[in-house]
This record gives sequence, structure tokens and C-alpha cells, in this order.
Amino acid sequence: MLTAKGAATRRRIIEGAAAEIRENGIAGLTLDDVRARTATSKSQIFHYFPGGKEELLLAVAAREADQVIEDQQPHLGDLTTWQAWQDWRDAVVRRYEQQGVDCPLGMLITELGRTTPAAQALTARLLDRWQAALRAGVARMQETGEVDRRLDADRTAAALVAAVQGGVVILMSTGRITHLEAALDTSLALLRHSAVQV
Amino acid sequence: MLTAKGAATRRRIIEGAAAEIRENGIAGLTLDDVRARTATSKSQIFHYFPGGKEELLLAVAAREADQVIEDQQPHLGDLTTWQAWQDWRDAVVRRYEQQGVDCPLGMLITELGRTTPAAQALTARLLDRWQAALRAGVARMQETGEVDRRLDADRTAAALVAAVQGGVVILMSTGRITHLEAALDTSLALLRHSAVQV
DNA sequence: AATAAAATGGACCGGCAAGTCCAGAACCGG
DNA sequence: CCGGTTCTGGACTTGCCGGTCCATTTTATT
Repeated sequence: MLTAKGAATRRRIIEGAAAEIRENGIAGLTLDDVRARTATSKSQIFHYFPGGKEELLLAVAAREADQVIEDQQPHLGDLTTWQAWQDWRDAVVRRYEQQGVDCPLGMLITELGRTTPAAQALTARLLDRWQAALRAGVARMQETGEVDRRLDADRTAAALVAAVQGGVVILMSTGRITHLEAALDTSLALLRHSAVQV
Repeated sequence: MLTAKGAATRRRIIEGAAAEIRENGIAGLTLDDVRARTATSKSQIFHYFPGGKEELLLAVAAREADQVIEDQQPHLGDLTTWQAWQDWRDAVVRRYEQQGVDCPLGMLITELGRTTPAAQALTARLLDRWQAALRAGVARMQETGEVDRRLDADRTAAALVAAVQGGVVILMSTGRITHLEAALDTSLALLRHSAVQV
């Protein structure tokens, strides 16, 4: 059971934790920080997240994962023209440019992934959704004849996802966004001039 | 000052810490673990790393960073033919396939990077070295006319580095190596059929 | 209004791990 | 062999933080 008030509190805790992570990282995150920021008490955290810190972090990670996909919409779901691809590319760059060095999801995954199978599953699901959307876009372009039919759509989508991930990782560790742009543009260039099956 | 014995101990501590991280990750790493594994005492760790845990982790990160470049040699330093590029590509895939889910350097960077400027500098330096080697390879191929001269060598190198990073991140979080392969092959395909400036 | 269920506050516990300290052993140069 | 330096062992301190517990208040239901 969960009353409206309870649901609100639960949400507040998740969002507070996410904000705290964005500011100070995971390593230094304590439940007391979350408690203070969200104006709750220790018992509330454990009331809504019986599994303690780990369960809370997992909830935060799930929220952030949804956000990642959402931030790419509506472009990601409608990759039917070259303009749409370009818009998507710009949206991705803009999103991570704005996020800068602080990638809460990345931290959550590297921190949790190792220990928790649930976190691994969450990551896998996110990447699958992402790649599937891109693959659909590639396939669609192949149908309309704008992309060479011999191209492996799934493999191309995989390369695109990897390009974004790599660019983001480098952005996170150096603050430079040029790699993300270069990686995306290179992958898209191949798509545009797809004279090859890879 | 540092006697031969002292230098050996210092090295033993770094290597022990690296091994410990590879097995159990950073989150759960304690100085006591390192102490036990390396048959040293607490005071020794602080003797050789007055800055405590952080300084030790930084030393480990530096070692791992050197290793990353070294593992790509001799291929990385001699990208003069398509065969050499292919060999390099295979070496990278093999190296990370073997490493699997455990990327000590990645963890060190995400863990330290946020707090320590020194760690950020270390990452930047690694990426720069890496990218410079690739750029030299691309430039060389342009000189021999095997790659379109209009291609921006530096940007292409940046895309390659990002592709590898992305593939590795995905390998780390899902255990699948297909993304690394796809990202690398796609980037190399563009290089081979460089009919475009990106 | 009554009663059960859910929500809240916060004191408290226990363990763990980073870092300190000092005494003593091993090593070096002269 | 001797003074100084470096190296080593391990007990101890200290603070922090996840998690527990229970009393109290608020909310939902009939």
C-alpha cells in the first residue's frame, strides 16, 4: 500500500538522491545527505526502500535511464529523414553538453553494475532500447532507398550507440565535447555514404 | 631517498592494489586488503604514499594508463599499412576481450576524476597520447595516398578513440564485445572508403 | 468516531576503515 | 663498527555512516 502522500515522499527521496549525486558524486553520498536535502528522516528512507542504500540507488538509476531515452525524443523515435538524423545528433550533443562532466547514470552503473545483477539488467535494457530505436531508423532509411540495403542495420546501430557512449565518457573525463561530435559525425557520414557493407 | 628494498616494496604495494581492484573493484577496496595481500603493514603504505589512499590510487591509475598504451604496441606506433591497422584493431579487441568486465582504469577514473585534478590530467594525457598515435597513422596513410587527403586526421583519430572507449564501456556493463567490434570496424570502414571530409 | 494501516521523527548501535604513533629492525656511508 | 636514515610492525584512535528500533502522528476506511 502507498498513499498519495507516501508516493510523493518516495519520489522526493529519489529526486533528492539524484540531485545529490549530480552535485557530489556517488562516492561521497550518504543517506544523511539525502535525508537533510529532502527533509525526511532515516526511517522514511528505509520505509520506502527496505533494501537500504542499494535499493535507493537502483531506483535512481532506473529514473536516470528513462531520462536518457526521453531526452532524445521525439527525434529518436522518428529517424525517417536525413534532417531527422541531424536533429537527433544535435539533440544528443546538446543534452550532454549541458550535462557536462556530471553523468549520474554512468557513475551509478560503474558503481552498482559490478555488484548488483539488477543494475546490469537495467543497463542492458537501456542499451537495447536505444539500439533498437536506431536500428529501426536505419532500416527505415533502407526501405526508402536512402541507405544501402547491404548495410547491417543492427551492427550500424551498435556502432552508433558505442560512438555516443565513447564520446560521453571522454566528455566526462576531460570536459571536451569534440570527441562526441567527431564520433557521431563519423558514424553518420558512413551511413550517408554507405557504399559498403561493414 | 629510497633504497632498492624500499622501491621494491613500493612497487609491490601498487601492484597488489591494482590486482585487488581488478578482483573486487574500487568501492570495496580497503587499505587493509592491500596490506594483507602484499604482506606489508599500515605504516608502510603511508610511508610510501603519504597522501594516503588517494595517492596510492593515483599511482595505480598511472600504471594502468601506461599499460593501456603498451598493450597496443607495436601496432599503434606503426600504422602504415592496412594490414597494420587491422592488426591494431585485432589487438585492441583481444586485449579488452581478455580483460572482460573488469576495467580498473575506468573505475579509477570515474572514481578519482571527479575529486582530483591530478586524475583528470592523467586521463587527458592518456587520451592525447592515444589520439596522437592514431592521428600520425592517418596522416601517414594520407601521405601514401591510401586515405583521402581531405579527411581531417585529428578528427578521425578522435572518432576512433571515442569508438574504442564506447565499445569498452558497453563491454564493461554488458559483457558483450560486439559493440566494440562494430564501432571499430565502422570507423575503419570510413577510413578505407574515405570519399568524404566529415 | 473508531480502528487499523501507513507515515514520520530521531535517538541509538555497531562496525568498519582511514589515518596516527612509536618502538624497533634493517640498511647505508664513512 | 657506528651514527644516521630508512624501513617495518602493529596497536590504537577517531569519525563516519548504514542500519535498527520504537514511540508518535497522520491518513484511510467503515
